[in-house]
Amino acid sequence: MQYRITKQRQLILEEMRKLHFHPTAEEFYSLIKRKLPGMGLCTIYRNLEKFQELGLIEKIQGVPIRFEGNPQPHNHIKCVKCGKVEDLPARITLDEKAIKAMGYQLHAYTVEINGICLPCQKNDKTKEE
Amino acid sequence: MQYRITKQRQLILEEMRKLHFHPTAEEFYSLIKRKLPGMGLCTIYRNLEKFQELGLIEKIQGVPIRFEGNPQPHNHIKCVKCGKVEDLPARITLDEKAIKAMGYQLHAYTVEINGICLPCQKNDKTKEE
DNA sequence: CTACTTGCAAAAAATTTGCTGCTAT
DNA sequence: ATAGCAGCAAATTTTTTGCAAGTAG
Repeated sequence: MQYRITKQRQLILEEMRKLHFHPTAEEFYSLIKRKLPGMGLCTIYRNLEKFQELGLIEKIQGVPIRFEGNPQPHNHIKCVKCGKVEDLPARITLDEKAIKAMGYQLHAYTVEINGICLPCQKNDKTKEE
Repeated sequence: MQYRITKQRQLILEEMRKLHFHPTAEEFYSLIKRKLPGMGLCTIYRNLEKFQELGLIEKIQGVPIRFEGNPQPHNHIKCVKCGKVEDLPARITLDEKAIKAMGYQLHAYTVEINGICLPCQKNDKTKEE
């Protein structure tokens, strides 16, 4: 089974690489549609799945799912209120030996931390009053 | 707005605390139903949401969502193939200053690492042959 | 009492799939 | 030529919501 290079795939990868944020499938779709109006949302889903298998991108779990165009290990902080995900310039040391000892094969991974972002903290305060 | 202690809530919390794994909502539901057959799945969802707000438990993002009864910061490794989540006895040092500098209020967090578990690695191999 | 909670069924939201025609190789 | 893809619409899966009746405080 071989992977074909279609213009949809080229465009999807190209656009993912340019991203400076972490869009949901819908967000990414509407972004892509401007460049290739005929594309279907399922093409996004199908290819993002495939690209993840190939280690070219990464899925950021959650509902809705979000995508990460940078395949290199790095860190994310996710807001538990609004779902926004930002890159986190923190140092994290990971004991890879312990993980391998459990039998796991480390995938291209990102470390995800949960928190509440500034805008959401302010919203919460407003509601409490 | 006050939180009432209903028998559903007592049971849900009690069972969560006993868990030695990380069930999906459905899995947890069928577990609970044995003890209180009348309960609805939406009661699980509604209360797990509430308990998370109160910091009593944690949601593990993904589809389907999984639950963590241990509210203390610790680490997870998730299999990207089957979705299973296991506790990870690794040391991770986290630069909390960098996170606060971004304006984030750190939530009770767990660090999540992605990988491929042993059974899934074996499945993959079988398919390739 | 009365405000919060439940269970049900129905709705909404997100993701996946079946199929038919298209296209890279 | 032909295996793999795309687009569409429909199906599935997961989660949320409206509402009437029940119950804790």
